[in-house]
Amino acid sequence: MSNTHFKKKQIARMTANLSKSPSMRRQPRQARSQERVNQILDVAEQLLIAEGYAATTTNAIAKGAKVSIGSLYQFFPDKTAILHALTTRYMTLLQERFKEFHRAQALALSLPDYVDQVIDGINQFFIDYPGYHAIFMQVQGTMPELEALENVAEAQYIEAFSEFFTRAYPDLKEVDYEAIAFVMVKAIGNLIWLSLGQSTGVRHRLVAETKRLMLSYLQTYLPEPLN
Amino acid sequence: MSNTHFKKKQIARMTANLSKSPSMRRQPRQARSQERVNQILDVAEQLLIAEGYAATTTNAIAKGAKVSIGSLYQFFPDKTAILHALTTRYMTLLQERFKEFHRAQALALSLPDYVDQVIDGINQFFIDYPGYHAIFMQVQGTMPELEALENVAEAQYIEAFSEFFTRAYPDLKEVDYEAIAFVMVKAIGNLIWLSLGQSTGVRHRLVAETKRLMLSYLQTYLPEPLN
DNA sequence: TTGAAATGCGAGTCAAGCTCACTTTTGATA
DNA sequence: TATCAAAAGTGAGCTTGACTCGCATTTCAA
Repeated sequence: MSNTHFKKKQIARMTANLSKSPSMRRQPRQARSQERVNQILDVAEQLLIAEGYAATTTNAIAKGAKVSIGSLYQFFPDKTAILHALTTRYMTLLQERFKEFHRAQALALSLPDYVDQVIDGINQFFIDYPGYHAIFMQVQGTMPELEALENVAEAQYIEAFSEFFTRAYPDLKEVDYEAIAFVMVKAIGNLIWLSLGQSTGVRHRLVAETKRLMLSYLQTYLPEPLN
Repeated sequence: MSNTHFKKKQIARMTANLSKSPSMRRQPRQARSQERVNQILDVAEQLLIAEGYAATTTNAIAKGAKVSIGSLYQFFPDKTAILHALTTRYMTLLQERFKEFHRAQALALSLPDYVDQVIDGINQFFIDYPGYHAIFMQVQGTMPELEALENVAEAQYIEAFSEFFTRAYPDLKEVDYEAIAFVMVKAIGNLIWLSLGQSTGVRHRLVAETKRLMLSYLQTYLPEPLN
């Protein structure tokens, strides 16, 4: 072993730091490369949904994307980075929808309508992008990096919620908004998430229950008794 | 390859079916063996907490438990089975507490007191057995087998809840009890779970919020307006 | 005491993540 | 258009860790 020896993970980390995204080893500078990256992600998504994370080998992804493993590892420092990139794809989509909703309509809505539409929106997103659920289901918790990503996204949801709350609950403090938004984000996310695995009838019931849960909770914070 | 060749996983499954527990390859018949199994589990737990699932090698577990890998694999069909056994340990403990609570006190409590004590109890359990949180955090979702285990446990919680609900909400139907219990189990579990990762102040706040959330939700089902 | 069943062992197999020395492609410049 | 350095691409093979299998050792009923 030479004196320039580093453990694999260290090298991976160092190399990754050289480019903008932590999930990217080398930033593609030519259009060709970007196509390949997308191809890798598309294939990875399909395999992940079909076979699961453990059973999906990086060699299989490379083969499916008609790319050599070497190339795959030029873009992604390791297998988890592929998940990471895939997750970012989805989260960006969801966040955009969420922001758009708040910009366009949310602030004018009554509390019941607000809860109704927020939960319908999240539910719809999961329906529109079934891959998100399928993939995430298998990876939750295993990858610390992904958790960090999720936290960033959730911070933004919480901020968006706060905007609405500031009007509905003018008497509350910042720390209250945060607690409320946290409970909303986590409880809604979890319940809608879990409803996806259920039969249609049960799923609709659970979505309805989630609305009831959130509405009753938020109403406890109303300055005057339920109106 | 002989004509008696099977793929690894098949063999593992077949062998496992021969004994009582799906996480046990061979049922220990001598006291010595049982000790070794416990030793393996104890060491595995420590390593899992300290290093995480992926970084904990089966060889390291065997070494730590002063057992050969061969022996380890006589008891556990694969690495996941060790997690499985560890999880069973914890879940049995939690379930016993839960049942005991319902047998002893729960049925006589008012709704607010019931919610209060249930949530405190779950919170206390996580505090008493930090290993449960640490280990599970890393594995959630990755292992289908564990999900099945969890579902069995949850079915029992739901049954226990139903017992209480039957008195508090005599007008509801079976399907309602199930929906309510499902929401309770999942929402409480998730929020308390998440609170553990927070600082003390935030954690207490989140436990309080969880109580508020559940109580307001359950009150919407009361036949008469809030009393 | 004995021997068959139970238990234990660990070198070795296999497969999957990942590397690196090398080849091919690209595009700016002459 | 020719040149060539940098960028991009390749895949055989290294490494590591889960898991096996043939053999050694221990147990215990008879």
